[in-house]
Amino acid sequence: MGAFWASGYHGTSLPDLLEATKLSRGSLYAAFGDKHGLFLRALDRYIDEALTRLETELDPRNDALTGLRTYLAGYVERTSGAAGKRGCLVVATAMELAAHDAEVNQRVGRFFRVMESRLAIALSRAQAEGRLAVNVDPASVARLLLCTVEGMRVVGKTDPNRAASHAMVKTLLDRFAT
Amino acid sequence: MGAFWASGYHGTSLPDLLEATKLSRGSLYAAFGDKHGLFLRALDRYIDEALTRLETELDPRNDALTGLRTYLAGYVERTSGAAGKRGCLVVATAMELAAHDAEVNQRVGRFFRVMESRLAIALSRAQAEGRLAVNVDPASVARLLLCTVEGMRVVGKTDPNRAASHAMVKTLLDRFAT
DNA sequence: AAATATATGAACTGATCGGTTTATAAATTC
DNA sequence: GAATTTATAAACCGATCAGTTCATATATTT
Repeated sequence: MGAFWASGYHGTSLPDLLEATKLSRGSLYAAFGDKHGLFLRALDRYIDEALTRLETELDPRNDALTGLRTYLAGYVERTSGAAGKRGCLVVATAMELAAHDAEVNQRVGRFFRVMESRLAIALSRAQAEGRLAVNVDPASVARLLLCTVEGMRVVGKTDPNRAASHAMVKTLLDRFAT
Repeated sequence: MGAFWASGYHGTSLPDLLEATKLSRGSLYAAFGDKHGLFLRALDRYIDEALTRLETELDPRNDALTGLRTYLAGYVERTSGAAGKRGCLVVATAMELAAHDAEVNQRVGRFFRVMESRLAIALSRAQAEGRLAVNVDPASVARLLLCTVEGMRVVGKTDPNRAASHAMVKTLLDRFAT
């Protein structure tokens, strides 16, 4: 996973994958079929981890606005410093392969859809709890948060500035939360 | 430019470039040195066009808020339908190469910095014209707009939904503009 | 029209690509 | 401990990679 994460699909060679997996050539092909199959496995695992974290952060048993703050704070961290430069496998894959690879497109598209809908649910809860501006559509704010965090991953590639991200998130929350 | 735009740096082969440029192999190397040189030329041209458009949209001779609305409306269009699926060469390049290629990193980083600073200037003007909430920091809102539009390019790769983008931009502007 | 650049396509280079085969070594099973 | 499965490393495969060379053709210049 780390290899594809660092260099993308086309940028990762078979020797890179052997080094990363510590497997022999034969074993790798016996286990995953081919490079594309291994890539899908890595992508699935990455997405699964991200969605698991999302479920934790936006757990409906906890305060919705607090969950959203935690979610955004997580992205501030992941787009700062070395983590920022490392970037995001889903975003990199979306840009590199989504247009050419149906299996990849389906996975990336589903990831964004699930994240957007989980955000919308949390925002509706926040609104019901009187912590979100009443005259906004949770679905539109969910889209805004999704685009903002994915944009943070892009900008963080060349400017992984924690202070700027933190101030931006505060400005955003101050404007929508009550 | 179109070839790299469609398939990225590693995903574009020399035959692809010969087809796209209608040049012979010899002429291409005489003109651009190598694949990397040609890529930098394409990237520079793409960035130049984007910054030229930005200067027009945020022209200081016109109303600042109107300029920002035009800027955002442009991104709604560019992330909708076929244009959305096509994506953005800068975003794709940031994810694919910025971490490994200093020349690319410098160009992409400068592009984002310039866009962010132009947005901050326009937002300051809007605030001075009484069209932006007084208690927000233009620099932080500039960062927010930058992340939002670059995130739109990511999400638009798999969900180039004009209505969703339009509603999102309206929600954002309604909350910050007066 | 002759001489001189310039652009071209095709053959070629060495390296690397993803993927397969094979002979051997290491476990596991009986 | 013998037989059998499993994993390994390395040689090998054809294809393709980026990049070069070269002989030929096409302009351009004189």
